[in-house]
Amino acid sequence: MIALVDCNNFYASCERVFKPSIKYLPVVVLSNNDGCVIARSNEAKELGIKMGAPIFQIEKFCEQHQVQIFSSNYTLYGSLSNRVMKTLANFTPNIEVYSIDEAFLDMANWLDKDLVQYSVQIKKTVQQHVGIPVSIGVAPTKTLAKMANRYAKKNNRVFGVHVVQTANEIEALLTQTAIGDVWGIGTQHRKKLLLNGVKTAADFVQLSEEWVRKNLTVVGQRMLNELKGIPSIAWEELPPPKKVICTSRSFGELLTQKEDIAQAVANHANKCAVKLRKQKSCAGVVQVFIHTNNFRTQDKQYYPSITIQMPIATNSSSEIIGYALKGLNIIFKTGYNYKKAGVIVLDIVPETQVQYGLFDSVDRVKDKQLMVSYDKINALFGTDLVRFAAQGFSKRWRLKQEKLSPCYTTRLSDVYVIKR
DNA sequence: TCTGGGGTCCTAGGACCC
DNA sequence: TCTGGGGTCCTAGGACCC
Repeated sequence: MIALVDCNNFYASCERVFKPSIKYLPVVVLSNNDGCVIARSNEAKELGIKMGAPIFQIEKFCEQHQVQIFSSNYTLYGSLSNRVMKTLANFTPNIEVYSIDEAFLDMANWLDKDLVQYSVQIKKTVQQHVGIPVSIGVAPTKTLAKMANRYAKKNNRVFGVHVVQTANEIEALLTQTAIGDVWGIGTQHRKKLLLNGVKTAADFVQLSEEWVRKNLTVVGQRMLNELKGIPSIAWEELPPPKKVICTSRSFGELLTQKEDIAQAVANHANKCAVKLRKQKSCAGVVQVFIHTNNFRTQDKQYYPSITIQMPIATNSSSEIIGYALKGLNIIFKTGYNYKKAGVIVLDIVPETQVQYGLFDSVDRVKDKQLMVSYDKINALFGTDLVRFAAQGFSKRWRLKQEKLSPCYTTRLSDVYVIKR
C-alpha cells in the first residue's frame, strides 16, 4: 500500500503559518511578477477565484472580499516543505518526495495497523510540528493513491484521509472519479476519451489495452494498469539527476537595452551553473532565448533563441555566463520591447565523466577551486553575497514582488521576536 | 499599466550508417 | 524495366505534471 500525502493549498497555507490573523480570511498567492493567481485557500476558491486568473482583472473583487494577496515567496515555501518532508520521514523509511508539497510513503511496514488511524496520526503530527494541513490518500498504486487523496480533500475535510484497499472500495472510487481528474489525463486526452464515451475512471478501465496503447501511448497503458491495482510507476527515493536545467524569468518591466538584458542573462546563466554543481553535473550545451510580450498585440514580436555547443562540458559559472552572453550578443536586435529571458543548459553528464580536450586553454583546477569557495560562501550566508561582475546590480530586470511576506524561517532579521 | 516557471516522457520523422 | 532492409541517433513537437 502507498500513501500520498499532499499539503492543502500549500502556498496559501504557508502564508498563514506565521500570520494567524488571516487564518479564516481568503488567501491567494501570485505567480512571479505578481502576474496571476497560482494558489488559493479554500475560502478564495469558494469566492470563485480561478486558478491562473490575472490579478489585475480581479483586484477590485479581492478588495471587496478582504482577500489577502501575496507575492510568491519560494524561500519560505521551500523551507516549510523541508520541515513537512522531515516530519513525514519519521513515519516510514521509504519516502519519495514527489514535489514541493507532495510525498509518497511506502506503507508496507504498517499493513498490520489500521491505516485510517495511522494516516490520521500522520496528518495530526504534520499539523502540530509544521502547522500545515495535509490530506492523505492510501491505495495499492500511486495513481489510485492520488485519486484517494483527491477524494479525501473533497469529501472528508475534517479528517482529510481516505483509504481504499478492497476491490469494492477501488471500484467505488473509480466510479466517482471523472476521467479528467485522473492523474495523467490532461485536457487533450480528456477530450479524446469523452468522444469515445469514457466519462469516469471506471469507464476507462473497461477499455482494451490495444485501444489505450494506440490512442494514449505506453503512458496510457501504464495508467490502465495502475487503475487496476497493478503498480506500474517506479518508486524513486532519490530524484534522478536533471537532464535539462532551465532558469528563466519575465522582467519586472519591458526592456529594450542590451545591457539590461545581459544582466538578466548573466544571472540566469549563473543560476543554471549553481544548479549543475548542486547535482554534481556538467553541461555541454547552453541555450539562450529572449521573448517579447505576445499579449501586447501592438508590439512587433521576436522570439529568437540560440544553441551553443561548448568545447568541454562545464559547471563553472564564469564559463557558462561567458557563453550565454556571447549567445545573447548574436540574437539580440534593437527595436523590440523584451519581456523575458532564459538560459537552458543541456547535454548534462556527471562531473566525473567529463571528456577533457587536448587543446583546452581554461585552467580548470583553479576554476573549480573558485567555484567551491563561491558555493561555500553563498551557502553560509544564504544569499548571493558573492557575485560575478556581469550580473550587475540593475534592478530593472528584476521581478515585481510588491506583496512579499517575510522569510520567517531563513532570514535572521525576519525571524519573529517574542517579547517577554 | 498588468497574463508564471520548471520539468518529464513519448513519438514521428529525418539523417545517417552498413 | 529495376531503386533493400535494418538499425541508431537526433530533434521538434505534443502532452502531461506541479
